[in-house]
Amino acid sequence: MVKSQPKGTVRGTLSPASIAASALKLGDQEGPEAMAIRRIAAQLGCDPMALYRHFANRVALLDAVADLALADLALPDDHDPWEDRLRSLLTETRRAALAHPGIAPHIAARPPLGPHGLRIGRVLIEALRQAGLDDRQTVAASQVLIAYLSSAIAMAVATQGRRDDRWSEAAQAVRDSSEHRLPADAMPAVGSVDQFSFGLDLLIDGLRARVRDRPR
Amino acid sequence: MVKSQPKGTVRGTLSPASIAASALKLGDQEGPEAMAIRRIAAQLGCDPMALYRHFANRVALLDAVADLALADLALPDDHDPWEDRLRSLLTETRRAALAHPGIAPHIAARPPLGPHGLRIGRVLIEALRQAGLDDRQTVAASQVLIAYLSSAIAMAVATQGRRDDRWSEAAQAVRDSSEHRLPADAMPAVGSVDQFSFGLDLLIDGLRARVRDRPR
DNA sequence: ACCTGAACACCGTTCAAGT
DNA sequence: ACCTGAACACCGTTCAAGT
Repeated sequence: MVKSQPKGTVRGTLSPASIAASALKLGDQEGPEAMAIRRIAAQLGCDPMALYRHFANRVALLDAVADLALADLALPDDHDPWEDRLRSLLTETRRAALAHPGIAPHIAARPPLGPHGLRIGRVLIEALRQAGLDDRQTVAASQVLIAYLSSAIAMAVATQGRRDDRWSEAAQAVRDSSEHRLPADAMPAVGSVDQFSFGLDLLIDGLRARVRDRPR
Repeated sequence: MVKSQPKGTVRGTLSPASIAASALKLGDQEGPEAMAIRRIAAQLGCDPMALYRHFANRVALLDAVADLALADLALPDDHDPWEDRLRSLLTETRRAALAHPGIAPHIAARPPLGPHGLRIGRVLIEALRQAGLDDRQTVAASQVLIAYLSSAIAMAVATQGRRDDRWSEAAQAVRDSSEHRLPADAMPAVGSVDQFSFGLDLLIDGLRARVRDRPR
């Protein structure tokens, strides 16, 4: 009596939120290559073109998925020192992005500007302002931190991913090419949280030096 | 008498070097979307499959193009202080990458490991060693600097490129979301060399603090 | 043995044709 | 007016058929 597969939307009416949630789950399970219009539609049981009623194009859809991935994030305590807040905010954002391997490359390539991304940006700016930076330094520093975070996410994705581990290859090549023959072990692994923290501490130290120069 | 277009390789025999050089020029003129096997072959006047005799796949071909883009690069003077050498090496690498907009996104996404990329890596390691860092710090710092450079290139490409300027949008959104209503002008532009230098100086200051802590 | 190009298995998106 | 899905204009790559 029933057709083998009902046409149209199998699971309720579509909405931007329901599409993004479905795509996020699909990416978690099958990786970045599953983030194709046709595959997202297949998982929803709808026509690929139905998605274009809710998003202007594929990139806009992925932007929504990327922002959704940054929803589960513990924001730092307002009373902590600014260094701690920066460290925890960026480490948490990195963790949240990497928890969703299907969309993490997109997050690394394009900063999400949905509500969750903007919330992170707001906390970032607040921490930098309260560190004592002026307007110009605050904006410039926020861009530097976002740039570093983006690369860190990209490196971690490549490292944990398939045999495409270009960053580890690069680290190895750089070690080998040194006349000092640097040892391979006892080094923080490419894409590791230790490696990430090392660079983050460098940046925070640099910011601290600027605050010290012009106090108040 | 002559056919309208001779078949086969129009301009001499193919080689990895001649293919990469042709693709680099094509990308310079027509942008990253021209970096397709079919379009590179069309410019060479050969069958797309002919390229697979010289490269395992498209990514390997683009890696060769990326390394070639880093050929024209003034390396820093060995006698300069390590801070100056780091600054000039990374600034020059950024400049060289952005001089080739067709392949710059690929450079940002995958560190070139050909002869030119490795040469840059060697100079980078040497500068860090002579700054007084230990082995672990040297490798970790080199990864941080490469990560920052990669993002800086990606941001500059997006900014100078089409209407895909996500990074400027992000900076604007971050400014707007601040309760302090930061002014938009008199800020270093996203992807600008000033913005790049600001972050580079932060990292160098952070490194300097580590050298000071354990001198020698 | 080498080389070619037709074919495969995909893409994102347009648009005409159906309801 | 809305929605569908066939079709378009591409991809990278495989592979069988030609020389």
